[in-house]
Amino acid sequence: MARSPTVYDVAQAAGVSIATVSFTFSRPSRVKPATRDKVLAAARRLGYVPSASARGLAVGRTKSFGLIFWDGSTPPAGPFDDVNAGLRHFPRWVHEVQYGIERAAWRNGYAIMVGDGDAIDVDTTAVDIAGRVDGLVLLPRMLSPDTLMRVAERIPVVSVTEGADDPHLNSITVDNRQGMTDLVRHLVEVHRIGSAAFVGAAETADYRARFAAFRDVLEQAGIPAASDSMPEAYVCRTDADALDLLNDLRAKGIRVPEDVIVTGFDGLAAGLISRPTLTTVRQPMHVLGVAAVELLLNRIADPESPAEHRRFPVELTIRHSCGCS
Amino acid sequence: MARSPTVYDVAQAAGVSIATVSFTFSRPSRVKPATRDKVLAAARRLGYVPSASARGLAVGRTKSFGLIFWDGSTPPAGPFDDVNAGLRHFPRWVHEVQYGIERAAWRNGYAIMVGDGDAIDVDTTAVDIAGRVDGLVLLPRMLSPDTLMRVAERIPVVSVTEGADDPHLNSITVDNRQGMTDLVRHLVEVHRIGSAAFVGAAETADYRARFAAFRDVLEQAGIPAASDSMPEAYVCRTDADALDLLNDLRAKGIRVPEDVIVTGFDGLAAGLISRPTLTTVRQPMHVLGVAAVELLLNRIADPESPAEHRRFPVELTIRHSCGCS
DNA sequence: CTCTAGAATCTAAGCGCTTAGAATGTAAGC
DNA sequence: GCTTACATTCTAAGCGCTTAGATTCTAGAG
Repeated sequence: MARSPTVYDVAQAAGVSIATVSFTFSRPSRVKPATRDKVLAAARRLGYVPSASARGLAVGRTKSFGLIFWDGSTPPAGPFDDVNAGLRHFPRWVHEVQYGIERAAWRNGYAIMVGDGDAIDVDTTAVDIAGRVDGLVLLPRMLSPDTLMRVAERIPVVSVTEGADDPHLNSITVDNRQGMTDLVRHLVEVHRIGSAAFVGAAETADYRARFAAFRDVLEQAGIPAASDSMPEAYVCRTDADALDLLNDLRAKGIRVPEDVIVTGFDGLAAGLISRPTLTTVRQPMHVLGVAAVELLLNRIADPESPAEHRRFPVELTIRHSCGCS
Repeated sequence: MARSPTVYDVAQAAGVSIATVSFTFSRPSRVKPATRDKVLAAARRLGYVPSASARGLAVGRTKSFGLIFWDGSTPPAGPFDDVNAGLRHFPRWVHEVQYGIERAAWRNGYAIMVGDGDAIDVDTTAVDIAGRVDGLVLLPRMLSPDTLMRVAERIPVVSVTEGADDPHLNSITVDNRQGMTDLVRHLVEVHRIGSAAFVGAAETADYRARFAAFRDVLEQAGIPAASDSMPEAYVCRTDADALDLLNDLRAKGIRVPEDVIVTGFDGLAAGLISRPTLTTVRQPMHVLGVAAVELLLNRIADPESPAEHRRFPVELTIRHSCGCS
C-alpha cells in the first residue's frame, strides 16, 4: 500500500494548481470543462481518494453524525462464536431506532459513526466520537452530565430518552405513561385480571415511567401489583423481555394466553411472528430516529435556535398474547 | 455554540505549550504530574473536545473502520412513519453481521462509520467513506471494480460475499453450496419430497451459489425443480424470505409443514420464535463480522501481507417447518 | 489594436493536531 | 561548583484540504 496520492499529486499530474483540483470536485462549474476532464483523468489514473480528515479540518464540518448506543444487553463476555446466543442478540428497540437514524442521515448526505455505549469508559468514547462529527445522538442517554454539557457546547446533541429535560439539550421521547396506562386498563377492563406482575427492572427513566403507570393503574383498580404465585398477567418492560418470557413459559408447558397473559412494550417486528403474537404498545421507532436527525439538522442550520423536546404518541396494539383474538 | 476551544486555548489557559497539551492526552507519562493536572483542569474548564479531523490528518490514521451496507430491501420510497412496515425492516443477515463487526471493532478501539449501500451513487459514497477510515468492509460487495481497486489501493478492504476471489482483496464467505446441498438432501432423503421450488431471485453471487446447489441436488435425485401447482417444499433463498412466506401461507390458510414444507437460509434469531420454527442453514454471522475486522487489523499491522480469503462452514439446522419435530 | 469585464486559474494562508529534535531544568556524582 | 544524564518542555514543521483574494486569460466592444 503505497503512499496515497494527494491533491498535490493530482495537480502535478494534470498540470494545474491544487486549487483547481479542489474546485473540480467541489464546484465543477467553476472550472473549464477541458481542465476538469484533465483533472478527473489524472485523479482516476492515480487512484486519488480525498482525505476526509483534511477536508473536515479545513471546512470545520464532517458531514457525519455520531451515535452512541447502548443496547441494554450485557456485553458478551467471551468470544462471539456462539450463534446459539440467538435471542440475546435479538434486534431490540435500539436497533430499530438506529435504522431510522441511519436512513434519515443518509438521505441528507450524512454518514453515521457508531460508538459503543457499553464501553468501559463511555465518556471518553463519547468525547472521541464527538470530536469527529457534526452532531451526536445518544440512545438512550447515559453520559455523565459533565461530559454531556461539554459535548453539547461544541456540537448539537439529542438524547432519545425519557427525562432529558435539560433546556439546553434536544430530546426525543415517547409517551411511556399513556401507553402503559392504556395497556393495563385494557387488561383490567376487558380481561378483568385480578393480579399482575411487572417484568424487568425499572433501571432507566423510560422503564421507570412505564412501571409507575403500571402501578398507578393497578392501585386505582385495587389490584395487587405482585403476588407470590403466578399472576394472571405478566406485564413486561419491553417486547424483548416478553419474547424471552414467552419462550420460558412454553418450555415449562405454561400456555399463553390460556394460563397467563403476557404483554410487551415497543412494537418490535418480532412480536408479529411470535406465537402467540404479542399484545404490546407500539413506538414509532423509525420516526424517533428520523426526528433525532431532524433536530440535529435544525440546530446545525440555526445554532442559536432553542433546544427542542419532542414527545411522540404510542399506540396500544392488541394481538393474541392477552387473550384477544 | 461558540467557537470550540483548541489546543492553543488550553495551552494558553494552562500556561504551557501546545506540545505539552498534546502529550498530556497522548502520553501522560511524559509530563510532570503537576503540569498534567494544570492542563487537565484547563481543558475541563474550557470544555475542550479534541478535533479528530486534525488528529487524523496529523497521524494519518483515524481509528475507525467504514462499513458500506446494502440490506437487500427496496429502500422505502415514502416517509418512514409507517411502523406497520414491520417485517420489511426485519433485521436481516446484514444487520447481524453488522452487529458482529461493531462489537469486534469496538473491542479493538475502532469506531464504525456506516454508509449507505443503497445510495444512488454508491461509488461516490464509498470513496467518501474510504477517505475517512482506516479500513473498509463491504457487505456485500456492490461497488464497481474500478472504484473497488481504487479504494483497495489506499486502505485495506474486505468483502463479505461469495465470489470475491480477486487476489488483491480480502474476502469472507460461507459455504453456501455445502449448506444448501445438506438442506435439500435432507428434504429428499428424509421427507421424500417429490417437487420443490426455489423462492427468491438469484441476484447476488451468494444467492446464485445457493440456487445452483439446490438445482444440482434435485437434478441428481431426478426431481422437478419447479411446478405450476404448489410444490411439496418451498426452499427459500433466505430466512427473511421464508418468514414472509410463512406469513403469506398462514393468511391463505395453508398449513406448514402439513400442507407444504418451508425452509430458510441464514439462521436469523427470528426463525427460533416463528411458528413453526424454521428449518434453515445457520451462518456464523457474528463470526463473519469478527473475521472481517480481524482481516482488516492484520492488514493494518502488516500492509504487505497477502490478501486472505476465508470461507466459513455453515450448519444445517432442523426445526419444525420441514416436518421434523 | 487597445481596453475592459468576466471567466479561469493560481498563490498562500490557514484549519487543529502530532512529533522530531532542540532547549532547558534538575539532581546525583565528583 | 561543575559535569553528566535524564526528565521535562518547547519550537517549528508538517498532515491534505479549502478558499479569500490576486493574477492571468479571453473575447467582445470601441
